[in-house]
Amino acid sequence: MQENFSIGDLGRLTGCQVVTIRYYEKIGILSEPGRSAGGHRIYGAEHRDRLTFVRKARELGFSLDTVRSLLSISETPEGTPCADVDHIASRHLVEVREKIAALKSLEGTLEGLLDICSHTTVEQCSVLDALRD
Amino acid sequence: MQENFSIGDLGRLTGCQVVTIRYYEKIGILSEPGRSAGGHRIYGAEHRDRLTFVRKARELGFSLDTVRSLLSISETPEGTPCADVDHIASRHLVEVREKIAALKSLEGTLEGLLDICSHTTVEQCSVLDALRD
DNA sequence: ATACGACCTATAGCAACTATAGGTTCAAGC
DNA sequence: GCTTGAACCTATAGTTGCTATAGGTCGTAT
Repeated sequence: MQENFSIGDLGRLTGCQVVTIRYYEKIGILSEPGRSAGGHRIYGAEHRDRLTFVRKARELGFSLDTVRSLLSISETPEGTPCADVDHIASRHLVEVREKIAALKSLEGTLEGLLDICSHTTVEQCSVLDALRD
Repeated sequence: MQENFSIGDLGRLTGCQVVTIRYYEKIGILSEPGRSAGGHRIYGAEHRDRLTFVRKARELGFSLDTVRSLLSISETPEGTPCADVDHIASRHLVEVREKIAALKSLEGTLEGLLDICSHTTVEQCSVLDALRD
């Protein structure tokens, strides 16, 4: 029993937009599927699985370039150590933490500015003051 | 006494790259400055102040489109209420907090995956498992 | 007078899509 | 069998906020 999906089906199954699927094909993240007589793309289970992988990796914030690496690692023969995956994920975690730290600092600054703003006129606005130097 | 700056000077004074200054001019964030006989841009104090404003607003994470709004509000006559600024800044703060929340959730997910990874082979890797569904 | 850094324009590229235009195919209902 | 309309097709341009490249000109210090 073999499953066939249209590009719309695949989008629904994976939570991916149709245009994005075509885009992934164009940049080589997904392989070219078969075509119907009229030229419509026909996908199988392996495309669905691969796209699901891509989608989840993107949800975890990995770049498409990193997704490429993760895909190729995940397709290595059984027994291959997963140290590379570990390394990629750890580095990503570090970056996520750095972003959180930067945004928290920004949050504090904005809170400070809004706190001291007396909400009156533009020449007394603490937010504008902070920008004007 | 009037001050004149070359584009390089302006970049140094504001911490902005020369190409970025030209880009800001192109998209209308900065007005076109005067030119030397040979066609080099000549800036004055008002350009420096405006660019400083832009730069600081960008550092606070405001989009260029929002920076445009902030600039135009800051140039309204004295006495204009700053409620709009307040509104823009508050909304931005909300967005910053949303981003922090999303990244924290992501951080937790990644930590969890890395924690349970036994660091062995690709077919047992918890990180890849999570992506494979 | 000459060297050389700083400047000039125009165009393309980056990430990761999204939007638009204009045309074709497929499947369901009559 | 025919029609309708949603879903599909391609190609190209736009988004944000810059950065990079190429190929040339200007300004100033010696």
